[in-house]
Amino acid sequence: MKTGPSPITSNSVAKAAGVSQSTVSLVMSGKSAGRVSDNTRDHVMAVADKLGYRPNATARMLRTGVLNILALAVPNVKQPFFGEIFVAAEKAARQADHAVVLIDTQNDPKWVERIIDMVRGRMIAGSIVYASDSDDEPRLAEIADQVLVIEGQNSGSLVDINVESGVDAVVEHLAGLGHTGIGYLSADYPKVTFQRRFDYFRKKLRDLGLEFRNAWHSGATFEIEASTPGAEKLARQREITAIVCDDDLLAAGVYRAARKAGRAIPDNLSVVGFNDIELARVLSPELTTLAIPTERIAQEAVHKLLEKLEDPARASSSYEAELTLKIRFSTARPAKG
Amino acid sequence: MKTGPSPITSNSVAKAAGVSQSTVSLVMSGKSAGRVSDNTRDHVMAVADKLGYRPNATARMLRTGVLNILALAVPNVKQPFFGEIFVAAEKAARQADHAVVLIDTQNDPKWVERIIDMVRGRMIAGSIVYASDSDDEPRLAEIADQVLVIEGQNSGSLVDINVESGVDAVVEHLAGLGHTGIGYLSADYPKVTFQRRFDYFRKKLRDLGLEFRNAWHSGATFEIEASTPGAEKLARQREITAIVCDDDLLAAGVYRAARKAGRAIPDNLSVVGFNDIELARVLSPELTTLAIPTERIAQEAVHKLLEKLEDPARASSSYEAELTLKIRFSTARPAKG
DNA sequence: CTGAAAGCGCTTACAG
DNA sequence: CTGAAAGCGCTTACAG
Repeated sequence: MKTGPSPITSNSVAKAAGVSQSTVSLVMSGKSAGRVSDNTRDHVMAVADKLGYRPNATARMLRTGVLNILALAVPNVKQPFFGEIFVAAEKAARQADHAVVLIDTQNDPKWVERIIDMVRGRMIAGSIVYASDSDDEPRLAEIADQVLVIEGQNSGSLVDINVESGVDAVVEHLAGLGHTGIGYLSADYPKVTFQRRFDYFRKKLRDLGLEFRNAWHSGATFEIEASTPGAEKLARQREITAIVCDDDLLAAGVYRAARKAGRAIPDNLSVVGFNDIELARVLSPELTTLAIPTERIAQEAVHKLLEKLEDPARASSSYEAELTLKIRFSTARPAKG
Repeated sequence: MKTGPSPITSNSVAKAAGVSQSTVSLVMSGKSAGRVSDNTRDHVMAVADKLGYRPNATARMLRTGVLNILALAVPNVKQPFFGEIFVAAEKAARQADHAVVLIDTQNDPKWVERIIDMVRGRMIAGSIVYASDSDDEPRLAEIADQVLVIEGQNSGSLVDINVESGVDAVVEHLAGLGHTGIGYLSADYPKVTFQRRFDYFRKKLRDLGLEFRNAWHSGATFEIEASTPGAEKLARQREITAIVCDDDLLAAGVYRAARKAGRAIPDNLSVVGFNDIELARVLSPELTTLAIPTERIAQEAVHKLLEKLEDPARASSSYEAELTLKIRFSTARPAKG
């Protein structure tokens, strides 16, 4: 039994103010200009204020068909990078008068179905999806108009990162230092973005005439403890003088592995990360890494999703984020053979 | 202009299935038992399924007055601890068929007003607030029935941690090792929980007949780089042989400060953290810290808030989380003077 | 400038 | 077992 005080509605405000319900509605929705006298408006607002009235959002949504809730689906909320994405997205959404429901796709195996349910059930207007798995996008197809994927499958997606120029910068930096044995530590998650990075990395090596052996590739997850073996496999090979990582968290794993393998960073082993999270500057030595404009990406995603929801037909221009190589102290010339 | 396909409603399903709208509603809400024949039910469900129908959540909410969205307000989403709280809360909420809107109170100065707006505007049913500032709770008073505060002001709050027994364990551990100069590194945020910890810490020292000097107290924020000075102030005092921290992130700051001050952990300086986040096991040496049952706390908060929303009158029993001292390798006997 | 009325898509008594 | 109807609290033509 929930009894509670009877809620304040536009009707009760109207009664208290001695006007009609429509007048209250006009005033509260800010559409009273030229339709309601200033006196009436001020009076209604005063009464509404005194009663602590707020228009019922569900009634408004039902009537107008306009929802102001978005979802943001990320692989793992606990990772600082996605915390930053959320904070920036929430802020942009708030400024556009929207709330954000956060979804952790690792934590909820049925997240695709849930997002579809929420969109079709008119609980959310649409959703941003960060870094889809290879098979997620086809399943999201039935609500494609309400979804914006970041770092996703389609080359034509509205918000993406320029993997190619980023990887170019990394490989050219290492090659320029004289490295010829460059290993790659992949993130062990089936994200299309990770596949793209590795594919292009190998292409770039070929273009530069550099060798790449299968044994120079390994994978690891983001749990720092579990990731060490994959990093060690690479760090123990003396031909490898530099390791490129899919993520700064992986680079932290390489630091541990290097310690175990007795290799000093950067003198004996160079390391490059990805994302430039706070950790990159906390590691010792500070990590050379590919910085990604987190805040901008989140803002663009919110704005472009909102545009798309306004009008799915009008193809909005897409935003491709440029990555910036932050050269710090984890890369140096390889030790003399 | 948003045109789009006309949405599927219970009415269109009814028409397609050749039954009344009420029958569709009964079937979809799972209340058809004994009121609709099995044949009709199956037929309606088949048609609804084919059309991809989902009941309009806003219409349902408006009609029933029952909302299934909760808010969770935390000080800083980027901190892994709050990521864990969110993940566990979201899971518990989802199992009770609720969605969670996450609010970063640091990111949104007007969060209190926003939560009040959302509750009164029937956008959310209620909110969990983690670690309020000293002056937040009075401002939340007008929606007290819809709010549950964790680690808050009131001793009678529904979900809290047992600060006293936790601090007891820490101080007794250090005193037992022979420490007499125990410093305290506070979190520089105006949270009531931090004040409580420090107050009780000093009381406990008094009870054990141990001295505490004002100079042995310092504060720091959680940005690892900015926090170092506060930690250094403590680490440079040789009378201090152990430092208790309000958070593991602060303990990480002490590790850096100790390196600068030339003090080895634990031989020359003991350190104790708070929360036992993943970082605690990544630090070298692994950190002795007070573990908090993150998942349980989040679950209890969701369940107790839901109970409270059901019936604000029925005072639910409260849950006080016990803290567990994880003794690892950052604490040892003090060096001989 | 103001108010009466329709209707958004549901749920839920009520009648049959 | 099934359907017609009221009503949740808004917004928005429409009439005056």
